[in-house]
Amino acid sequence: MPPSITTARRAREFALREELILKEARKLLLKVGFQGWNMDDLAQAVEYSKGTLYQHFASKEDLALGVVTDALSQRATLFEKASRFKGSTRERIRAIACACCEFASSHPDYYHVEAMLKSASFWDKASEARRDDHHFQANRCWRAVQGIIVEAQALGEMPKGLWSPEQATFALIAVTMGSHIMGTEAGLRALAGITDPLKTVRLNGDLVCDGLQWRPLSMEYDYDATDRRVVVEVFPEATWLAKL
Amino acid sequence: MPPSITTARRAREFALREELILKEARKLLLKVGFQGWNMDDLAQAVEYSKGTLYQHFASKEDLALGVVTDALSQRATLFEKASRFKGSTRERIRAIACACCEFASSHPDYYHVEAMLKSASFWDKASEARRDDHHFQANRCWRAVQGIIVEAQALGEMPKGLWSPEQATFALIAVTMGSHIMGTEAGLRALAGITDPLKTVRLNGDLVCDGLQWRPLSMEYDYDATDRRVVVEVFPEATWLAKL
DNA sequence: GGTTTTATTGACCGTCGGTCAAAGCTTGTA
DNA sequence: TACAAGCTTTGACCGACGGTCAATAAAACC
Repeated sequence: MPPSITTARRAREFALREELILKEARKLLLKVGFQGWNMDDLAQAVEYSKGTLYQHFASKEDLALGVVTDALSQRATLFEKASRFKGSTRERIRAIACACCEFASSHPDYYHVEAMLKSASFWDKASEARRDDHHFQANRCWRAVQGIIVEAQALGEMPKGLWSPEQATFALIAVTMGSHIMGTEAGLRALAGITDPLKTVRLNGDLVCDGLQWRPLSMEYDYDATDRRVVVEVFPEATWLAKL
Repeated sequence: MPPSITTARRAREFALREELILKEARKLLLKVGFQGWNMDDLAQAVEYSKGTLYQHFASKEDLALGVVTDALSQRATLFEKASRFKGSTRERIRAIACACCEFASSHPDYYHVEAMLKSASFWDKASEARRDDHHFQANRCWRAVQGIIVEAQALGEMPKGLWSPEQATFALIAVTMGSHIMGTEAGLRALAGITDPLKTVRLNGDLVCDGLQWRPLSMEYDYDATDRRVVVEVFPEATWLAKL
């Protein structure tokens, strides 16, 4: 049978509905977390039956992965946008840190769900296609960071030979992830005297960059000023540091 | 009524049973993760009824928190032991990093569960007493690190004024947590070319310490040698770097 | 030995993720 | 328009699991 004329419209409607589901699921996921959220509520929210949800997603975990990957893709887009910021390589990595903060402020629970994903039982309940997509989006973020680091070494702004670009990229991503997660716990924030967790994310990034001897070091340059430029030039509608 | 003679024995037996439950729960938790683990299986494993489990723990989450806090307390003990290592302040922080690796190698899933705990829905299903205990144990870890940092600043091995001891402690804890979590994902390890994730944890810690200008810097001193001393002097039965 | 108090049990309940036969709808044909 | 043949959507239903509590057993006391 030749493809019917309606096939294309069908596919479009299907994709549209998937978007709707993901959108509502994200709302629920952020409001009540993975544990306290259920498929019946979601079905009601999107005004489709539960059976229909399972035509799009293999399981609750698969759906959650879909939500997270969707967010991750936005994150990657922000990263790529930030990496084109005009400035030194360290300023550009700072722009990515800003992108990270911008993202975090509009996706408050992202890092917890991301951390949860890493546990095996979760991961292998998701469909392979969705796992691949997640890897792909994660890769976009990775490349945005590593690209700048490679350039920094080529330009001599970061010493070669001491740390490979891969090691440096990993360190930056790890410190960022860790700072986001730890920064959400009120107890720890109190202990550390942190009032602005996102500022701390950038500050900890600075420490790692300084450790990598990435010039100019944080004491040789005012990266808070870079933040302000980034907001104006890259994220004009950002809400997360309106006051700075 | 005066306390019966048997009261003490009762309490002791109760505490003993709680330990048994926690021990079995940890086995299950590590084997199948939080999602794929249930109270009936646990009841069977400890050879008590489900009702009895609920005399010890308010909920499944409460029990999980109990398991995690138990682990955290061991972690704190390792930290305190490591902090008494004989050497410079940076060597002593390195000893703590080693403690952290030793701990991670015997508690493979700890950091995932810890990250999960931070989500609100989880936390408030646990009993207050257990939350307090968790905070207390977390504090022991925190103090072990911060104590060394305060001393480093007092001795002039780390500059004062640039970063408060609290900020520095937070940064170290964040990078460590992040490195542990990211290091468990095979995809990322491949991308970063990491073969020994625990080595990377220490390396990333070095970067932050260097960023803090904590002397001697990693290029001025062989901290791998410190690792070897720590294993001999503090963790003689450690398994995680037997080959180093 | 009998009575009261305390501890333990496992059948039972409500909830939730996931399934599938039946109902509804669209498309193609005469 | 009438009817048949797919295809989509639905929600009643199932099994599994966290959590409860009346019934039962054990211990303590007199």
